[in-house]
Amino acid sequence: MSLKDRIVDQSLKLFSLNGYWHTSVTDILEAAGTSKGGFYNHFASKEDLFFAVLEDAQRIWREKTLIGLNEIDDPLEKIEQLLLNYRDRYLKDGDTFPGGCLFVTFSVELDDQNPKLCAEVNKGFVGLKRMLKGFLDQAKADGLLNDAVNIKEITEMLFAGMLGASVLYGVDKSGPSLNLVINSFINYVKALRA
Amino acid sequence: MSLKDRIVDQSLKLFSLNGYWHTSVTDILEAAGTSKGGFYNHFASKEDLFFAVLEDAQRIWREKTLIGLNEIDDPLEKIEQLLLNYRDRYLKDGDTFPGGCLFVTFSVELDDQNPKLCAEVNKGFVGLKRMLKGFLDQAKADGLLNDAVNIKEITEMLFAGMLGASVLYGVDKSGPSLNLVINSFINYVKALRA
DNA sequence: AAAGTAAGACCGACCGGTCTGTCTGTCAAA
DNA sequence: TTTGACAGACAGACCGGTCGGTCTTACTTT
Repeated sequence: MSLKDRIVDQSLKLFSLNGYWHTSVTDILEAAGTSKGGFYNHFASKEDLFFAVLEDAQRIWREKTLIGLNEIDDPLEKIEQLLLNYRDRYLKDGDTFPGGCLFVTFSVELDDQNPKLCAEVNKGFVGLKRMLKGFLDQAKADGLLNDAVNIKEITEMLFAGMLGASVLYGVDKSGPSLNLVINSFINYVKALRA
Repeated sequence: MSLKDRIVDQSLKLFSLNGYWHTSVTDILEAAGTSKGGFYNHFASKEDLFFAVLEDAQRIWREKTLIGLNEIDDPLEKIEQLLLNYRDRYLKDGDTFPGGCLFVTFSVELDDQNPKLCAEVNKGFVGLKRMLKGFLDQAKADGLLNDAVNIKEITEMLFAGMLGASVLYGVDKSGPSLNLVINSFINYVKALRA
């Protein structure tokens, strides 16, 4: 593993645990076992590192939460599997993101004060919402949904639920609450079926 | 308004906008129009200020979100009103909390790294969950709920929804998403009625 | 020899916190 | 009514330490 990869990998963990502002470059140097020279040889600034870390985190997020979705035809089942992956393979994975979801951490600490960094985080959120809405649209097209349902409303609700689950799990790492929350939303999706 | 109150008031806004770590004591001094001497005459440390601010924020939260609940008898309607208050009187109130919900900000940036401060934030979360569960228990006792419902599950779901709504509103301050999310949860509560 | 990589001394700015000095209001003695 | 001792409130210089970032130096690889 190259030094650059090692820096990104350790930054991912430290940012997840302590946030962007409260993680110092020196902390990262120690964790990655390098020095200022080693760091600034690969990154122009701490902000530059931020974008590299975010990109890597998004790659990992896709890897973890989209596993097996292609093998599922039913769009509502896709959502259910995505929620399960999100809980069991992503949030509960203490190795890559020991401090919980990086995107939530970033969005909370960077909104209102660094629009440039926050905008990059937001892109991922927009993508997730579009994906959820896509599945629901497909479900409606397939005649799986009750005619009365409001797809935009459900999309936002599921999205908020995923964000909320992440915050909740950050506060209470023990897990049962997280299980209940995800179960609730899965049951909610099941109940949508016409 | 005394200097002490002015410091707490301004800290509330700055913490909400920038978080605890990224708000410096100097920032607060400028906002409150005072000096180091004035500050440390009233507070032993920045951490001491944290507790004062948190206490004040909890008082404000109760004032804003519990308005009118005593005048409602039906426990499910109480939940609906609480959600509406939370959205319209609390989250959307840009004056007292310009950067969004302080508790979410604190919990996200302090979990994993300052258990002492985080524990204090968590107390409020536990209280909110207990209140929600109390309303649902009452609803069940009054025979308002379908027998099949799992109260713990619904409690966690509503709680996660409130947290999620706060994060979501922080990222997208424009508002329509927030309205949809809260509407979804209100409809969800309405649908629980037997 | 040239290029790429990393170490670490170093820089100015800023951090939370301390400390001294000044200013003002209170109250008792004269 | 005047005077002087005193206490609390506040300003701001100052402290050691840490921040993100630069730069010189040296070692390794080609």
